[in-house]
This record gives sequence, C-alpha cells and structure tokens, in this order.
Amino acid sequence: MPRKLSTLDPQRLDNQICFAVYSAAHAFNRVYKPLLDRLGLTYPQYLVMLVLWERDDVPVKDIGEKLFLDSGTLTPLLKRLEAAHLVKRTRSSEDERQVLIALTSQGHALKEKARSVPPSILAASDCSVSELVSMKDEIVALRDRLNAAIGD
Amino acid sequence: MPRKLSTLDPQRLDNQICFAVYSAAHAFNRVYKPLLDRLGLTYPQYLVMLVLWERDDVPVKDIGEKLFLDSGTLTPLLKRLEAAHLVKRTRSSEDERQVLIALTSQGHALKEKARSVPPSILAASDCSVSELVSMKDEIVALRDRLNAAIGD
DNA sequence: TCACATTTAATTGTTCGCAATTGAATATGG
DNA sequence: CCATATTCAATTGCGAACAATTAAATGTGA
Repeated sequence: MPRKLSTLDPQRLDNQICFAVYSAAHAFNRVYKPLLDRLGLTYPQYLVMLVLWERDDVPVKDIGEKLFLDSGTLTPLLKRLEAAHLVKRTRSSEDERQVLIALTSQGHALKEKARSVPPSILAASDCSVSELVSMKDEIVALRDRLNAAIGD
Repeated sequence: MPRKLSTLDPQRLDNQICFAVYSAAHAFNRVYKPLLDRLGLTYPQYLVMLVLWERDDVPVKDIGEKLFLDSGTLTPLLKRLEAAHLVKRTRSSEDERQVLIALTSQGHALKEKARSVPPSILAASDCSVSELVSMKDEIVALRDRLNAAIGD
C-alpha cells in the first residue's frame, strides 16, 4: 500500500525533523518557564547554573563550549546572573584574557531549590525514564553529526 | 554492573533531554544558515514560507497555530517578509480582525529555489531517512505531550 | 627581541520569542 | 437591541542568539 504523496514530500513542514526539534525545544521552554520563574532564572541562565553546579570557577569559554554558545550570548547573560548575586566574574591572574565565573553562596544554595525541577519535567513529558534516555542519546548523536558537518 | 552515579543524576546537564533538544535545535540552525542565506531567509521566516507554500492566503492566527508562535513574533517577521516582497498582508473583508497573508509571485517562485535545502540537511545529518522519520515521530509525540501538560 | 598571529571577552546591530497590554471587530446572552 | 465577553493583530519591553568587529593579552617564529 503506497503512502500518501504528502508523507514523502521533503518540503512539507510536518515531514521535517528540524521543525520537530525546533517546536519541541519551544514546548520544553514553556514547561520550564513557571518552574524557573520561582528560581528567578530563564532557561539559558538555568543551563549556565547547571554547568557551574558541576564545576565552579570556570572561564566563559568553557561554559560556551559546554552549551554551544558564544560570548555575544554569554557576556550579557552572565552580567544578569551577577546582578542577581548568583555568580562573581573575575579576571584570571594567570591569563588576563580569561574571565572566571564563580558561584556565590546564593548561587550554590539555589541548587537545592532547583532539585524539584527535573522531576516536574519528567512528569510533564509523560514518558518513561528509559524512553527519554534513549531519545536523548539519539538526539545528541544527531546533534554531534550536525556540528561535525558545519566544519566542512 | 552498576552505572556510574553521574549517569543517574537528574541535575546533570548531559542527562537532560531538554538540553539535547535545545542544543540540537541550535545545531540545525547553524546548518541551515548558509543554505537559507542564499534565499535571503532566516530559519523562522523559512518555516512561515513552508506553511504558505502548502496553503496560501492564510490568517496570521493559522500560521501561529501551525508553528506554535504568537503575533508578537509573527507580526514583525511578516512585515520583514513583506518588505522583501515575498508576501502581501491584507485585512480580511469578512472579518476585519484578521490579516490574511498571501504569497507574491516572488514568494511562489522561491519554492523552486528552496528545493535543494532538504537534501542538504539530510546529507548533513548523516543518517538514513527511515531513522530520521522515526526520530521525528518520537520527538513530535513528546512535544505534543509537553504542550498538553501546559494546559493544566 | 620583535613583528605577527592567535586567543579571549566585550560590544554592536539584527532577528527571534514571549508576556502583557491595547484597540478594534465580532460574537453572545439577556 | 444592547451590554458584555471574546477574538485577533499590533505594540512594548526584555532576554536570548549570533555575526562581525574591537581590544587587550598571550604565543610563536624568524
């Protein structure tokens, strides 16, 4: 039984994996929003905090490499986190080009308040952990192949 | 054999499907950029054009529902497409609240030039069509569950 | 050593993305 | 028929995201 023609048309919106990823990212953002509002964070700010909760006192460049973001995005974002008293920004003394980002005590403390976020997301995705893990692994593999293709 | 503790920590960046989706969306965007530059479109503008190539003379609201975007995003974007002579914006005569978006002849013509975009994306993803289709279906299902969870 | 390249953040300008509000047009209930 | 509610697009304000440029610090080779 042949598929409908429309399910094969590569120029159709609903056949494009990129739109699926794009719209899923926005859907995630809308689920995160009310949870992060209570922490006073936006989603990209939350990502930066996740990086810092794993390793503190990190140069801006390292944060950028982990999150695939550049200084044009991170510099103003980090200034907002500093204004919110969650991080400190200090020039490295060994290499004056680098700016090191360190958590304040409030920044450290926020990690505990943020513990309830992942379980809420899990509930909203209405999906088993193992399914989510395997989807995540597939998406990461695709992302890495795309990033590899950019270098050419 | 037990997993490492870090692979179970839900507060770790690399364990979060949302970050996988977020970073994959940006990776797609970077792959699309040089392709769309030749068409004079940004990625969100390309999405609007995909909608219009499927059905012309559509109210802003319908475009927003297809793309999960609101008028705050679409109104200025559509004005840019109009300035680029790709669409026309006209108030509906039956319902003066609605603004109908119609393709110009240039807008129609651009569809042919855009035919080469999906194959280039496929090549960059370095993945079989059937794998991409099943990933897309899983991601769409997740997105729809997330969007359903927002209503509560 | 010194000219030159590279690295690192910051800056500028454009475009998304969304919350909140506004104002006009339309629909609805009494 | 009329007051009220709803719908739709536009607007405003803020925070990403990124390209392109700048400036300062550091590395490198002749």
